Amino acid sequence: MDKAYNPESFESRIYGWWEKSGCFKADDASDKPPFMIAMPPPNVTGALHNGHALTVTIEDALTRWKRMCGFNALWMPGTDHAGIATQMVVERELAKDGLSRHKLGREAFIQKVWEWKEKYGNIITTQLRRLGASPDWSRERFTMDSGLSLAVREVFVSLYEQGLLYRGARIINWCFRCHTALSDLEVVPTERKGHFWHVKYVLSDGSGELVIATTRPETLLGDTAVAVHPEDERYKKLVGEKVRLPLLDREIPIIADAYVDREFGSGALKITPGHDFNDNEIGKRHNLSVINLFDKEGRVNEHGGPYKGRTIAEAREKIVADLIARGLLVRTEDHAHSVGVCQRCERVVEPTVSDQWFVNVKPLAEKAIAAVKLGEKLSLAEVDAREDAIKLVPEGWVNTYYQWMENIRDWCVSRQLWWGHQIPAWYCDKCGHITVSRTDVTKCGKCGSIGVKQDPDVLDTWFSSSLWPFSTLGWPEKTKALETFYPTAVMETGFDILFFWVARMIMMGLHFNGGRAPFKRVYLHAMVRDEKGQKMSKTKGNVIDPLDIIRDFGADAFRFTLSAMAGQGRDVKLSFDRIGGYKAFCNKLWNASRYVLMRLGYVTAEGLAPQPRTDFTALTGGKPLGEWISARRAKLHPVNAWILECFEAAAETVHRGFEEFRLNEAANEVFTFVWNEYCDWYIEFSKSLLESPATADETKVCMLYVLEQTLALAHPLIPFVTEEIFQHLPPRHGVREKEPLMLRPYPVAKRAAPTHASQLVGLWKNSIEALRAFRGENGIAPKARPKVTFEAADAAHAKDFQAGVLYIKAIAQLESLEPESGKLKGDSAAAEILSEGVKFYVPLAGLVDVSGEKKRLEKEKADALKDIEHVKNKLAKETFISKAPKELVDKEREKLAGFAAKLAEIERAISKLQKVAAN
RNA sequence: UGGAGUGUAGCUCAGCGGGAGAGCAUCCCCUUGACACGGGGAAGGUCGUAGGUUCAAUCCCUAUCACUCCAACCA
Repeated sequence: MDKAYNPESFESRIYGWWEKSGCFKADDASDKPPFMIAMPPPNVTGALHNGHALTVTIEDALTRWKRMCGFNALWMPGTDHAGIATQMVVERELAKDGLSRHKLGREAFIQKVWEWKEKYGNIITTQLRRLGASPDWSRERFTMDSGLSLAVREVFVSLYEQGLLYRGARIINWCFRCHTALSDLEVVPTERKGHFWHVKYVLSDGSGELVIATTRPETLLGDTAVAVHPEDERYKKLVGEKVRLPLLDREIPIIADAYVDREFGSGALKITPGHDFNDNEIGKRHNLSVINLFDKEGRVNEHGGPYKGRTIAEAREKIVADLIARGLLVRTEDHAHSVGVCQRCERVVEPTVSDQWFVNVKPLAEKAIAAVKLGEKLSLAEVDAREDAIKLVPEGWVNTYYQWMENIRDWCVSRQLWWGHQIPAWYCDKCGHITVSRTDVTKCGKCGSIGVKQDPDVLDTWFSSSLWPFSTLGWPEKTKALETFYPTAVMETGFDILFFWVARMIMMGLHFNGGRAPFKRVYLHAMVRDEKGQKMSKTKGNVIDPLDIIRDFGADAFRFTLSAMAGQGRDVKLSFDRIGGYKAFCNKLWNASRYVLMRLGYVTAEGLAPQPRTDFTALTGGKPLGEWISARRAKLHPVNAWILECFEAAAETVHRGFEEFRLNEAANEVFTFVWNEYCDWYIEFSKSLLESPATADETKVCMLYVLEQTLALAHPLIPFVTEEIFQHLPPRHGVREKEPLMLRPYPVAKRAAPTHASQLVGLWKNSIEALRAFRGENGIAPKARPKVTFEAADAAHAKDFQAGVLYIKAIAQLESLEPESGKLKGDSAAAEILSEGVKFYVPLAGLVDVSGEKKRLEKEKADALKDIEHVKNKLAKETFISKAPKELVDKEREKLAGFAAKLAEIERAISKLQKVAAN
């Protein structure tokens, strides 16, 4: 083993070994309990970002944990074809060569996209491997592979047959750059600066006028009414009258609708049902006609009269100019408002009425609401035990989820793209009938004409993703995999795709699997931000590339950082300092292991006498380490018993952390155990224990066993370094040669009541700390080896301390530590150090500056006085004595007595010192 | 407008009814035989603010301020 932890030297080697030996594979026919996570399929166009890294960290940790716990763990990987995104990328490539998809034609273009996908589509999965992800790659799926396409068709046709999917003209969001319809979710409301134009609409009979404010004056060409509030006194009498539409001179009615806000603008609203969602609703209520103003390229069509052929921007400009010319523009204000922008290209989208395919999701949503409502009432364990309930974690998301689900609108699923699942509907040239079919159609289902053409549009990418948890398992075939793994255990993803993906998976999963949910738990992780808490973005230039982090710190340090910072409901603020700190942790674990292996003779270091190799197969008499220890647990040396207890307590906490999606708790526990217990104390104690023949053997076994178990405990979080170290451990029973740690059993969680052993070790640790503090605060040279005596408070303590003298002496670096004979106690030139149940005497001569020691004691005195006052105040309250639990009152009284005794000791020590100072 | 969350040491965060914790940063000492990606010591906090419940509140309740996120609206 190298002296320093160097992740680059082994991470890729270890990964290759795991993958080659089939460690990631799940088994359809296993009799182990199933556990499945469907990995959110990254876009084929994607490059690894920190969101992926967080996803992988959490899901891989959960999968590895469950796998080691004896589950048939399947982490299902795959990629998403990402319709618009991928098509745009390939079109951009083509543009470089002066080509376009239209020049190429549909078939050739799709061919090109497939070629692009073959070439670049697995970059992202390669990157996931660098993080140590352990999905079953042999099952990797792609949303457009044949099996998944079959599932898509099955769902489309079934929904159609059930009357839940239809084609119709509805108002949708249209992007003029991407030339496609978008769902509500793909439109991002964005704050933009604009204007507020106040326009005069003159009454037809010339008796007056209305002023109407608008941010989109060009849409007035499509107005079919003006609406006022029915209760608005100003306009009440005008309802039923008509106004002349400015510029076009069309006559339109004034209608009354409670939607209008009297306070806003002039209180009169122009109604454009063709290009505004709310106006469209109002139009339906009042039977208004719908005018579609723009062609697919975003130019004004024949309904725009003289403005025909202009783009939206041009039309707006001209219309404003014309309004001014005719004196119809009352005034213009600056106005910041939010407009819908295309998620992909950021261009302002236009609500437009268009023929599209829609899914009537309302009935599906009701079931989806019920499943989550049920989950809300149940505990995690109860949800796990059934198939119809879903638990959202953190639970705060449920309200948002209900609100969205309750107000859900029909889902526009058709996209005017070429890359995606082409819609399985065929139109008859002759009779116009639409044939929707699972298999390709060559003649009309109604008139039998062979003049049929398939719908050129494709489905929304999220349509296929919504089937992911079951389509990847072979659905609609009744596969063994589906039977084994559905419903999946956990859906883990970012909250930003709760509606895009999670909600739709729930709806589809329940609907197509007989009311069985696609997953039992949903864990929504937070956002990864930069260290100032800002969103990472290319424009801000604060993007941290995960691959750079892995290169500089190693995948384990990165994963450990993400785990440690991924508290529920809190964003992850990535900072290099923190990652560096966790790299130091990996180094610590590495070196602690080196220490163990050196002591056992399996690692030799420069300048160090080689130790003989410990033969564990002989030492443990053919038993695995754990069994050997269990058999003599009660007789172990207190230090060995103590570290085992510590480990068991840590294991329990780590289990709970994983169980409740609190990876930060798991990570912190691992960190604290390894560093603050195993390294800071156990290893220090072991140095003495290994010296003594009475304790050497059992210490070797315990040291190795706890290390081995610790590696297992930490493995889901830091898989590489733990595996690498594990492979260096000496041969022993119960572990096959070259057995991968990742397939070893996970440490069992059980926390026993602390025994006398931990109490003893606790006392020794306290003593050592008191002695160290004395040294530190008095500036005693590190090389000095004082001769110290001790005096215990009572016989029991005396015995306990006597048992620890050897270790206290060694760790506190003392020349000697012996029971006080009365000599130093009476010596005014000896310092007194108080610790729990014991007092130490240190000769001051040549060691300590008396004034410094006095200062230390004065501080202790002040602390003691504060303690006493605090407890006294508490005990002075009659209500406390009478109402607080009796044990607590007794405890406080004991505390007071203890503090008082301590104070007396301190005061005595001080007065003693004063004598010295006086001399 | 509605919903959720967060305000604790200089920074990043744990804790959540019985006297405030960690990591990093700071200061002092140490190249001690695992580790300077290290060891030892120290300093640092009216736990956002104001009320209330309780014998007891950083923790529970109410109000308030600040920030963040989600959803809706935005003529």
